[in-house]
Amino acid sequence: MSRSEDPKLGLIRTLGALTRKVRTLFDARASEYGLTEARARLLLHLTQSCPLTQGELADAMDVEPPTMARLIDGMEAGGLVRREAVPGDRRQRHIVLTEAAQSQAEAVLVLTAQLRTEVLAGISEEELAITHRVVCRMLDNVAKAGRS
Amino acid sequence: MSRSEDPKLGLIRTLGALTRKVRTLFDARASEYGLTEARARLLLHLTQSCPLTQGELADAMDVEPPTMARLIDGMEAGGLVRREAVPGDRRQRHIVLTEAAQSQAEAVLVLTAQLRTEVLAGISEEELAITHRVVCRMLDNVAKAGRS
DNA sequence: CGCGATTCTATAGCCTGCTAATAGTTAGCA
DNA sequence: TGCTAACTATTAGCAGGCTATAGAATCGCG
Repeated sequence: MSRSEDPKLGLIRTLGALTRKVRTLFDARASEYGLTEARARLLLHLTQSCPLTQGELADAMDVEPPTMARLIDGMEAGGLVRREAVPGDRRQRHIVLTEAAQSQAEAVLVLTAQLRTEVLAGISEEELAITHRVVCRMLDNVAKAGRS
Repeated sequence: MSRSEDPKLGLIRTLGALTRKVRTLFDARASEYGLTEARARLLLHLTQSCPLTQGELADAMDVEPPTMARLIDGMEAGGLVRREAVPGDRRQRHIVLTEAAQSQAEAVLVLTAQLRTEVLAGISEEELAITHRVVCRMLDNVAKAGRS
């Protein structure tokens, strides 16, 4: 696949291909832990702040509540998280990591850092900063376009 | 959601969010034509070079053959493409646009250009070029990491 | 010529996005 | 108090990624 096209025409498409391939690579490596990219991200998030409700997690990971619900379903079935009652509001559920998940966190962290290093190899700090700024700008633009 | 994190930590994640949101926005706008982002891209590709086999299309759109097969299934059911026999090799199928699809091509082109303009608003040519280069580099890195 | 290897498409099954619609709970106000 | 509105999570259903596997057709070499 040629990636030498006009940036204006090809950037968005190339971004899509990139995120798909990063995810596929991560999934392949994480499969030996019974994890996927989404599950690993949720796991890491919970190691940093816990307990959170499903809604808070959905916000934090920037997905819709049903997506989060099903992600949790899978991890609960796999024994990685538990749903717990929230005192004072029976609508909400706190999601907490199981022991098993906590003991995997370190490995997941290593895996994530390793992949990040590989993916970002050969890119300068400055290029990275510019790219990050551009991507955030695009995200803002999409949000603006979506509201109109 | 705060996007002000360290680029090294947040870039890949932000990229994922961006591509999802671009896709969702495109899907919402294209729904009145009975299209989705993936179908629209396939449609546009076929207007430029046609006929192609499914394998060639999968390569061109950088997806796996089963993904392309199902995408074509849906578009065939929707009357947008036809599978035609390839003379000389009964394994392959040529995918061709129907009249209905061809008459939509212009509108899809407009929709795509419009969205691109909105998403890339306020980003300089230079920033765009750097970002494109960085993303291509990341794609290379992922490909390299995947082969090892 | 014929058989094994290769190639192309299709199917099955999984995961993760989304929207829309439901059910249960809480809150707020008359 | 009691009704309505708002909020939280779930379910159902669709789309589009992926891998693995199967089936049909072709190719190539002995």
